[in-house]
Amino acid sequence: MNLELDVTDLTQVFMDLVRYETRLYNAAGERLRAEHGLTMGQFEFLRIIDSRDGCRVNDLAEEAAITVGATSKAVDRLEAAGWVVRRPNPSNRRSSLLELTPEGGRLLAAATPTFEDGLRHWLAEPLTADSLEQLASTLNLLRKTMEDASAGTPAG
Amino acid sequence: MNLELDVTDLTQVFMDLVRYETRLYNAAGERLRAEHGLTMGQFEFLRIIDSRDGCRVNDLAEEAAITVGATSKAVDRLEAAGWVVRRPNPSNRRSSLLELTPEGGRLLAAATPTFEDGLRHWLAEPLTADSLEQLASTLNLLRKTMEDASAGTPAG
DNA sequence: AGGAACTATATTCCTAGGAATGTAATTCCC
DNA sequence: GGGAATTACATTCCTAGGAATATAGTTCCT
Repeated sequence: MNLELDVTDLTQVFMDLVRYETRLYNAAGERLRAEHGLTMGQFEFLRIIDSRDGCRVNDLAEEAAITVGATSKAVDRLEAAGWVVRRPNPSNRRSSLLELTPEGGRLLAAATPTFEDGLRHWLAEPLTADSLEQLASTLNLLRKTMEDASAGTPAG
Repeated sequence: MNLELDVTDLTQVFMDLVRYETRLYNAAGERLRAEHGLTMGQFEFLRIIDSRDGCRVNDLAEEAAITVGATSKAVDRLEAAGWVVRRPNPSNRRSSLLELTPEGGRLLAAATPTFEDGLRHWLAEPLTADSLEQLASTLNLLRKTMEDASAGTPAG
């Protein structure tokens, strides 16, 4: 096993990972914006808030690996748009619990098929079922490795 | 084959992809910043400029899938830092050819081992040689699929 | 019970990137 | 060969996120 070649390969993998992720994120976001007036980041936040019961600002920030400050401002915008509300947290007056408004729920439901269609096109279609399976489990392992180490979390 | 289950899996793969990429990018960037005063994006630009002969602003923008305007400003900053120069393009007076200064070259050489070390830790170590191989070829295919379609390129 | 440490969020200031526009150089095509 | 499109880049204005800080609430001693 040649170490030097390995390193070269790793850099190539990194570049392919970053470029693919960027373009996929952009492409999915374009359609969400055009068809539903929603950024990719907002769509993700709506999904997370919908899927977690009693979601706090901090939970969103950890999941997205962005700062709490940025998350707080993003929630301000979602609230201003009328898609999310901050409810007082009965068990801790420092934080709020986030939930979707009815309109937020309808928007999420409407946008989801658009999003999934993009994934089928740019993620599933180019691959065999087998390599998609492989990719899914590899990425899941890598993600968990970093999350368990709390690595790559921004400072603020 | 159950379509509904497939879609759920795709969303999960997307989330794992985005979260892993974000954290890996952050983690590698933290070390580059701490040890070399360089952002991840600047490191990538230095690498691309170094690897292409006669690299133009537009080439950088296409490779990175960001707008030409943003790229132009990023090159301004690299030039102000003394790592890159714009040389007149002899075959087209609208554009410049970018190249590293000696200092830019030294910085890239110094930063590369730091970067590669991060990749070994967060990308290679958690995986078997086989799944790394699989990941490399799958990501390369997916990237090429999007690039060949010019998909996910921002507007500006 | 009362202060020190910590937690959860909000806010301020700064930087990077997107969208739209401006401008000079180049190509097209009749 | 001369105007219309196109290309390559720069610039302006706006938004989103990072870093640092502020603030209120909570926990932990003792």
